Amino acid sequence: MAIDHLDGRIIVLLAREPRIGVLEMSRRLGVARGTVQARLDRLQSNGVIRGFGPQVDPAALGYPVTAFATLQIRQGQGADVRAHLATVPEVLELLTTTGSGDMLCRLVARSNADLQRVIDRVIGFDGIVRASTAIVMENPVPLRIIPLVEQAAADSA
Amino acid sequence: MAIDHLDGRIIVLLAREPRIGVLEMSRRLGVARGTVQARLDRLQSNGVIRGFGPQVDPAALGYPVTAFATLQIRQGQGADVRAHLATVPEVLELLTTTGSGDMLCRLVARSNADLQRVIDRVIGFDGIVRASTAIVMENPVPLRIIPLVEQAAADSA
DNA sequence: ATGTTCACTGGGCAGTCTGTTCAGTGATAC
DNA sequence: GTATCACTGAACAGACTGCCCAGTGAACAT
Repeated sequence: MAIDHLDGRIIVLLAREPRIGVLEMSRRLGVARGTVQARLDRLQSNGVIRGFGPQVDPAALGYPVTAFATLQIRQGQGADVRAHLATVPEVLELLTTTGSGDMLCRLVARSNADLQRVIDRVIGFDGIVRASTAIVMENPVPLRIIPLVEQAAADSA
Repeated sequence: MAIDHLDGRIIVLLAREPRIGVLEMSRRLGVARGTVQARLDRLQSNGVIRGFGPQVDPAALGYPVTAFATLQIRQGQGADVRAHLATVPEVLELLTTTGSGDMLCRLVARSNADLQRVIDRVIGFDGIVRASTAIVMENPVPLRIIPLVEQAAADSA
């Protein structure tokens, strides 16, 4: 569960140059190939590395508008609302947060006008009491993990 | 910019089995290897596929607590606040949203108690007027892209 | 001190994939 | 009618992967 310095270097290297192979990594890190391979296997079976899926940019797909909707759910309707939102492709992520049945919902849309359609579809469901939406304008820090990995690796040293 | 059905199948296949190679993909999809290769190159140079970085689970790294902080920024301090937050490893993502200088900030922490430390570090900066935090409890829909890809592929058909 | 366990090293092997190139084909656009 | 484009099927050398092995060194328990 805790990662050491070598694990950290492996992850960071992989994050910076994903197409790199195990052999090249072992060369860069100055360790044997078998070591890198064993570490990678361990990191994956630990669940630290979930996978290497493609990172798709919704904007490039034609969905340049991102928004967050805060939903207030009627007591006991949580499960239904989740199932409903899971069927909406524009819902990229759904989280339940502290607060009385609150959910936070990450949305994308083809345009600001299209966002209205998406929101209507999201909230057009019994069980949602109230919704407020904030449109994302800029993304100064895109979803990242490297600094955290480096800190986790340093902590274990 | 628009993706067709084959592009969609490539992305979905890649998302489901990231370790798959171009050759195996071409077999599964029933097209020539060169086609898959050309499509992949195009998707990447288009920016639709940003990369194949490892998906790291913060929880497995020892950061099981996720929270969202809404920050209200003093006029004109936006750039400074961004630079500040970029230096905090526990800040996984930062977005500016509609509203008077508002930012939304995705955080992780080692525990609820540790979250206090993180939040103190986040808001311990001149220029942040107010902050409110919501702790994430569940994640019914983890960050996903497949449904959107499928819809984008279907739309172009 | 002795023995065990574990991770790492460095080597080797067969099998497979990648990057690249090429000519041929069909559909589409001009 | 012709140029353009994407796709096919094939080929090639080079590189990588998965897997195996024996040897070494450190940490740990006996």
